[in-house]
Amino acid sequence: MKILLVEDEKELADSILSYLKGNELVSEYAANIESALSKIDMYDYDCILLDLMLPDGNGFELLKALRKMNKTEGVIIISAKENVETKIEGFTLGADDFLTKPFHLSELLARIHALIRRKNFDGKNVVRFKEIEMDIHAKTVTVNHQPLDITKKEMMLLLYLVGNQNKVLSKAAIAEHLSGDMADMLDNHDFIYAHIKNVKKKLTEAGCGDYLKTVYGLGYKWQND
Amino acid sequence: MKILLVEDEKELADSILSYLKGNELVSEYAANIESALSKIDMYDYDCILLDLMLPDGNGFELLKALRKMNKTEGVIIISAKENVETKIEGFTLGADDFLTKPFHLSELLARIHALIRRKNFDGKNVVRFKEIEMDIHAKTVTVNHQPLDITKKEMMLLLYLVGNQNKVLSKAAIAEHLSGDMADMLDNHDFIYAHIKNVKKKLTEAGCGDYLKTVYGLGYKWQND
DNA sequence: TCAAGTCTTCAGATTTTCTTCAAAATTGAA
DNA sequence: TTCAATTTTGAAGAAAATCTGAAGACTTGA
Repeated sequence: MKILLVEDEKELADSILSYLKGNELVSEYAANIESALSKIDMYDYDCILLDLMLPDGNGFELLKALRKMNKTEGVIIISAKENVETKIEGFTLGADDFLTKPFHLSELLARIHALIRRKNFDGKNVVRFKEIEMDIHAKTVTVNHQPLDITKKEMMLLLYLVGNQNKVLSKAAIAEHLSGDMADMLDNHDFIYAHIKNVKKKLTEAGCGDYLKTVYGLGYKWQND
Repeated sequence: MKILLVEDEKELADSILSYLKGNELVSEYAANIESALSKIDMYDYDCILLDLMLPDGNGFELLKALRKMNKTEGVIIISAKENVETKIEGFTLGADDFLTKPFHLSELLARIHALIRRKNFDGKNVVRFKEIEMDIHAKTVTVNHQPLDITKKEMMLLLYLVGNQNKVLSKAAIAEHLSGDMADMLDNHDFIYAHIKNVKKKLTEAGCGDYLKTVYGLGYKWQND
């Protein structure tokens, strides 16, 4: 779960960042459009929080650039302007939500979760894939209704794969998704081998080891059909 | 695009319905939870607009029932209550958005569109050439919907050729494209022969080996009639 | 604080892909 | 037709990526 906050008011940014951090969301910060774009280019975020008034332009510019790049990150606009026209423009440009300043941090958090949930799991708390059932809240997995002993990271990995079925996920993307804390891990992918191995092993033991495929040189994917 | 409006205030409901209709959205209407549930059971909606205060219970009940049934319709809560706790509860129960009454109909419309867009977008990025489909994102190739086992370099080569169809690509250009820019490779073209051979072989086995042509003395080209 | 469970690192084994090589086949021009 | 240049081919060595088990480091809850 990784968030990018694009906001130039340092004080507000700090309080949002620390609140999100306290709620187990990894977030990064960009103070202007240019820096935001370069980060977006490098990493996959689950959600982007976008202020409209930025030193080097209007947040809408960023939104347009994003959509032109075919990026699918969810975007929540955070703005002091609350007139309907601005909102409409935001949604038209592809924003997913709009929050008016000032707002409660808890509402922001709820909206982030709603967006990520929709994006990754299509609104279900229980993600089902054929004989596999994953309860996101209870953090349990069953295969053919038999419980599967799985650790937190393994669950995150499994959910990420199933949520992006038939897409190849690069090791870099997986590393980021699992650790959040990118910098140190980006070139050391050994721990992914370990997690993949464990997940594969557990799935195989449970009798459904054929969905998780390694795509040599590119990453891993969850194969549906 | 089909919307279900669950709302007991007849007057508000009418104005929403006619506005949505005027914007080419098909909407249906339920005045209470029971009627809403039976409609949801019967039809697939893209989006449900849910008032919280309903004659036969709280809208949250409907939301819970929906998620328990594993329904994945998007839900926008429409409520006069705008305290944060209510919003949080809504999001926790799986709502996708929350709109406080009174609101502009145009904002409602924008939020509906944002939700539907998010729900339906599958982020595909495919290059198609007749029976061949290359998914750049998933990094897979299919011929007549049969997956083709292809390596990274082979995929790069194929994309390069198809992307420049009917142009003759010199071996030097291909070498540069495949190898990054390692100077030493640029005059040794043996490895291109190898890759070309493998791609040709795989395409032939898949039944479409006639597009990739050798142009003696010049290079290779992808022939589109 | 300790113990149990979890996560990450490491190094060697294995697998897959890439490049090189040399012999054979093909091509186009003399 | 002949011949030199070019391309094709299969095999093999080199390189790169992945798998594996074990060990060390970190977390967490009692």
